[in-house]
Amino acid sequence: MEVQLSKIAQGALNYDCPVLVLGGPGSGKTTLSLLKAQAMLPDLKPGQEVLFLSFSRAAVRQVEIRCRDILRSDERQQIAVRTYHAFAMEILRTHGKLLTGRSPRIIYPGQENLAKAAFEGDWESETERLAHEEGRYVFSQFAAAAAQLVAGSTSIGSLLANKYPVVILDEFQDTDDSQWNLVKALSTRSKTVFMADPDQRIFDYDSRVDPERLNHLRAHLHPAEFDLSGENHRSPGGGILRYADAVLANRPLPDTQDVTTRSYWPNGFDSTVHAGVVWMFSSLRKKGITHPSVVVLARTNSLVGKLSSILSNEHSFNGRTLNPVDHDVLWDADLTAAAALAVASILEWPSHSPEVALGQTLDCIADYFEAKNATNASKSARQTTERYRIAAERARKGESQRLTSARALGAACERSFIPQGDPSSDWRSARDLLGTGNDLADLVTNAKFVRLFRATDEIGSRLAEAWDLDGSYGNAITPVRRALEAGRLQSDQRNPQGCVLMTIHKAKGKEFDGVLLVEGQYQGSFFRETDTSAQRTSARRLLRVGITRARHQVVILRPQQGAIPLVD
DNA sequence: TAGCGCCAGTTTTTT
DNA sequence: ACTGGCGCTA
Repeated sequence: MEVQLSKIAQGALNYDCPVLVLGGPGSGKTTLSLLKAQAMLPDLKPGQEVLFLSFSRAAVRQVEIRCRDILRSDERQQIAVRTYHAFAMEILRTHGKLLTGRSPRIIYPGQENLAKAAFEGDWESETERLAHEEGRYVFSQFAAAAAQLVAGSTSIGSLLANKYPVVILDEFQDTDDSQWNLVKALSTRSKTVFMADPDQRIFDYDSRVDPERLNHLRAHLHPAEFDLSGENHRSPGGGILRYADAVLANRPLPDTQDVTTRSYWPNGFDSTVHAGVVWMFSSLRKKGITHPSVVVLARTNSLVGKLSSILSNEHSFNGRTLNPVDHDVLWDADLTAAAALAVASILEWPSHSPEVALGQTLDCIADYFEAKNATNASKSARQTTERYRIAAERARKGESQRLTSARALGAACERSFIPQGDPSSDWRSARDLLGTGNDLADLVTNAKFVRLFRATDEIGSRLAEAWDLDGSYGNAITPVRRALEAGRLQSDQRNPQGCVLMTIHKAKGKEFDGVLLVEGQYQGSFFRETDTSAQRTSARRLLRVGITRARHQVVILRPQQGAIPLVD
């Protein structure tokens, strides 16, 4: 690919390391850094690689795609693109024994959440204790441990520098304290290229992400700085970027065709969202894009879930019928999976004795509340987990139930649930059985999100297979679990195409033809009345990130009543 | 155990 | 305007 570079970009390309490249969304930082890597490849010895570190797997994927545009395949082999976490984890896995004398063990986020929920006291210092005394590391401790290894051991330091003589640091403004320590340690022996946009700092709710990070870097390494902020290669015309920058700076909004704001009335939310998506697609097609990618962004996960169910239904808008829109959702899947397994356990009822059947279902329900407590620790979730565990035990012993829902399920189980052999209607009736008591309403809601995995078809076909074999669903839990796992992996790998829904945070580093930014009425507000000025500023940064994901068209949907103006 | 009233409420990283 | 969590009470 031929790349036209500006004078400043050319300057950064020619300059020796360390280099700090500043620039906004679409300013060409990534392209420039890859060209810089390319220029340094001839100096590498066999076996050496350029290390490119970024934050999320999504960003890593994005960079790999960009590599395909810019680099030849033999060049691509010499660039290792990793997340900060994965890189630190690898160092820890290989050399971690040096720290405590025993093989390091990793505490995965699910386990961490459970342990955190059960722990009384300061969890932060407990994670440090776990690392230092027991050699067990939670994710946030990886970088600190890796930094300690690289800085503390000359042999590890030179081993890494020999493998990676050049390191490129992406999204540097979002590094936390220990990641910065790791980078500092690497920078003593390797050449470094830093890329940053202070105005894309959207993870600052984490107290270890220091807003002064760039100044730390300046004081420590004195990198040559190149500012690309005037450049824009993503959206032609520049209207989108100007608009986003005005929102950021709280300046009057420019007039541009590329960004439109619409308000909706309280009872018109669903149809306005739906119409907005439909309008977006037709508008992009009119501009000559035959297969447009459109992202619908919201601030909170729960609003994303709601938007998905809106797009799955039919609506009418100004007398026109809007058909359901096929879409993908980037969804945190743990709760949905647990809920789905509870539904699957009901499909198994006819294959077990009532005691076993009910016990299994009640255990699945307990698992669901355990997962709920793990994602968001609460006393009531913990208590409910316990209650359903006891209920499961009682069911297996054939004792009577104390919980209303458990009694209702027991009665339903006695009457015996008879599946008809049509997986989707059997699935729905099993799900409805769970919804009788209101303490499980939340579980049923989550179970309805199974379709977000795009796994419904997968589950359906696996269940149909099981049914054909022996006229019952037999063991339904296993195929459902498999389908959910496969679905989750898939949604991670999929390329953005058609319509995708996610939170603004997840969209960072991605780009789409059209962006629909949705503010809910009571949840997922852009701003709050109670915002401190720091919160307001960070909300502005977040909105800017959302708006600048678009190449061609942005639509902002806000409530007619109660929305705080984007600029004063 | 279940129902009532009160209060607060975002966002994320990995095998 | 709605939910989920929590503490109180019967």
